[in-house]
Amino acid sequence: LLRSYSIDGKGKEHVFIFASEGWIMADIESQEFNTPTELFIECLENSELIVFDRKCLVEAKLSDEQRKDEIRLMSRRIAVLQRRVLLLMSSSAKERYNSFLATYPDLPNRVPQHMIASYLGITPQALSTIRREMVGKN
Amino acid sequence: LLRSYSIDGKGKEHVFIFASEGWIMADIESQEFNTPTELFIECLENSELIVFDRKCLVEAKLSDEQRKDEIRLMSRRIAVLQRRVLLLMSSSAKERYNSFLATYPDLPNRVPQHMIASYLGITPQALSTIRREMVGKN
DNA sequence: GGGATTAATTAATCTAGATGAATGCCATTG
DNA sequence: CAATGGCATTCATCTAGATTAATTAATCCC
Repeated sequence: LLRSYSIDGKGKEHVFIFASEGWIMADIESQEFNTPTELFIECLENSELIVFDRKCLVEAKLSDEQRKDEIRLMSRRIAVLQRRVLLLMSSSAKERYNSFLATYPDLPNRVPQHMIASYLGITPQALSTIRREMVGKN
Repeated sequence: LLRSYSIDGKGKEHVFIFASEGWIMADIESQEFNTPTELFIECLENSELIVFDRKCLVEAKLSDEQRKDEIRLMSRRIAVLQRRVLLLMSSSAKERYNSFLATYPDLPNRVPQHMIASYLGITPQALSTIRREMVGKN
């Protein structure tokens, strides 16, 4: 179980994405634009990783099947990011939290709340309030 | 010059991305998850388009060079979206507007302000206020 | 010309969520 | 055992930006 995060100009951490079993994690940004690395990656649990080198990905002679997999992997990541952008633009903190719960049901048990808050783009206090309100409704 | 946008549960439009000369525009989401189409695409100026079919992209026998181009195109899109997410999470409306101006210098002249506001995730009124403040500082 | 429609601006009010500070809760460590 | 430090919660206050509404400007169309 990994998380990637950035540190903004004011020194604040922002969780960009979690990656549990079967997910990929990459900092495309820094490789694409040659800017100083923007994302940090941290292990949240003991993990076993498979590491790819970007040059290999681009240059390797892949079979048709591998090439399809590669495209599917990138498409999937684009789709996830697209959802995330639209969610950040159109939804309240509560709606984003519910969407997070629906999409990653196992993560709340494995990730500390302040990291979830960071992923949602809110403070731990705000997340705590949302959770309190939701308990009342169940 | 195109824009893509979604319509949320409350009927509000949200500009997802603009695409001017040389950019690509796609709704990966709907194709990836088989959800009903979430993005709409609209021409903002008379445009000449090159249209790809996804099946062709995945199945076609591409040369090594074409395959590299394809990966670069997708990497670029991932990088742009990654920036966007981090920007939405960590920056104020004013900072996002300045970043928009720096990244797409030609768009403010070609796109109505309420669409820029929508792209930034704020109301036209808020964008108007930001612009007023900035005039004072130049 | 004179409505009608849409875009942009301004100002007054309201609210979701940030900030700051205090408190309780474990879990660790000596 | 007490002491320490990190996490979650609660509450009081503050603020960026939403909402509502009115005004002006520009464009279109008869």
